[in-house]
Amino acid sequence: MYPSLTDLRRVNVFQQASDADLESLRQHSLVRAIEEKSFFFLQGDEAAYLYVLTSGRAKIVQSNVNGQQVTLRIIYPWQVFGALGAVSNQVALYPASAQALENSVGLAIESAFFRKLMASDSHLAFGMMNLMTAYIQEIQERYRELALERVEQRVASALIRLAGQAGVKSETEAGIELVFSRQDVAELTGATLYTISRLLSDWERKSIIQSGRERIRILRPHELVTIASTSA
Amino acid sequence: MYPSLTDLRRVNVFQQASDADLESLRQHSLVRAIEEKSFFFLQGDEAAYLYVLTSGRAKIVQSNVNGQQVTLRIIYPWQVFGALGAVSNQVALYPASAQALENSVGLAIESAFFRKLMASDSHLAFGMMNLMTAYIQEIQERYRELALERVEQRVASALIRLAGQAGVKSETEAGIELVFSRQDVAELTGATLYTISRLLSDWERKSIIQSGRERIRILRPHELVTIASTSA
DNA sequence: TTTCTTCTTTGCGCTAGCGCAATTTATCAC
DNA sequence: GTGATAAATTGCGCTAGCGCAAAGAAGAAA
Repeated sequence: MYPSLTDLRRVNVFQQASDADLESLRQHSLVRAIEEKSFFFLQGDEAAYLYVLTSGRAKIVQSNVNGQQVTLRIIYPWQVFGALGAVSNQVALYPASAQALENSVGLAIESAFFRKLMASDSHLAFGMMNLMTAYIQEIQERYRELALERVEQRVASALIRLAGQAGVKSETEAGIELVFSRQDVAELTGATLYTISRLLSDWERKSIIQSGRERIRILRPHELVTIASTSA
Repeated sequence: MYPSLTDLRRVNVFQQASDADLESLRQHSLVRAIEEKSFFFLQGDEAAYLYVLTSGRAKIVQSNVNGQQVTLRIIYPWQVFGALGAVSNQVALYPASAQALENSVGLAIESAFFRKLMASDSHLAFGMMNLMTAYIQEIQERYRELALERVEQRVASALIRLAGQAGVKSETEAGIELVFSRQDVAELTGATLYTISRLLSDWERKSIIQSGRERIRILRPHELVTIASTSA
């Protein structure tokens, strides 16, 4: 049920923490199973917990008043999400929702407790700062792409990024398999479902990828790198 | 020359730090005067210093390979910038450049030293985390706008945001005065100079703003709020 | 197997915003 | 004041990508 200390060490943020800290952290946590399409938390909820995904896959999405949405991050096992509330001692609200992409399990850690742990163990604070700086760099890069690059380049970049994040497990000699719908890719890249469908069809004709229902297999990653950095 | 301890307390990140820490921080700092259009640091430089702006105004810009650029943040006095390198003990590179918008002065603090201070004083670490979470929330919101909203709405949001950041000093009964060129606004909103010019001309006809060379005076802020949240 | 649902594809028309080019306006240096 | 430089404006044509609609696939359920 609860992850072991060994498992918790797989979490980057916790890497340098003491056993005692990790143990007490478990005491202040809940295991929550969330089924596909349900939410760990909703945008605007009070950020009382931060999460470690222990199995499954999730996405962090932000909606505007019309209900249109963008995907900010994809979460894989042993990643931390929903942590903004652990920083301020004021009441904070989640700025985005966390939705399970498949049946998932997360460890919910009390934000207030985690804040105390960070105050007493600087390793935890540095772990969190490293998480934040890495995320800032990614979102800044994506922001720049959204402002300056065409859809084709943004999608190529997004697939490369996803391939890197999804990790080795999905990489075989037959290519790198990504499990995302056209709609998912659209929300990740600031494009529409239709444009993504047309683009992937085109790439499939050129044998850069091979695609199916909610599946994209990257056959020639280097081609995507080229497209991503093609000017104008 | 060097800012006083009282001045340094105006920096959010330093608010809770001890006098001794602030004093030693000054010892490990340099005062750097940068003239308009010159750079505090360039994208790709080794992030050996983090900065506190003590006077003037600066922008953080990220460029792509074609030299097109987006503006990520505007920096006002007593704000910290270029701090990513203080987090990791690996060598880090600035992911963006910091360019002075007018003749400016900054206090350059050694990243490695600041990292040690954060490790010994959790208040500093929390100050930094608060800075990062606030920035993350802003950039996420702008990312969402860029993906989902039209130029008109993004510009309205940007002006509102700038008005809030520029602060009270520029707010009179005659409106809120912002000192930015059309090009600046374009780089802040992911639009072109031409589109911004046309849009501002239109708003001026409607008496929402009044504008001049490198100047925008917001006459009816509420109109902008309405535009920013107008659907489709 | 058949039916339902959900995802995907593709044709088609449309428009927001780009970007060139030429002009006008404001500011600065001398 | 005069000329030089940089910023801003505006007309015009163009196209990337949107978004509707309708049809086609691929699973899931019955």
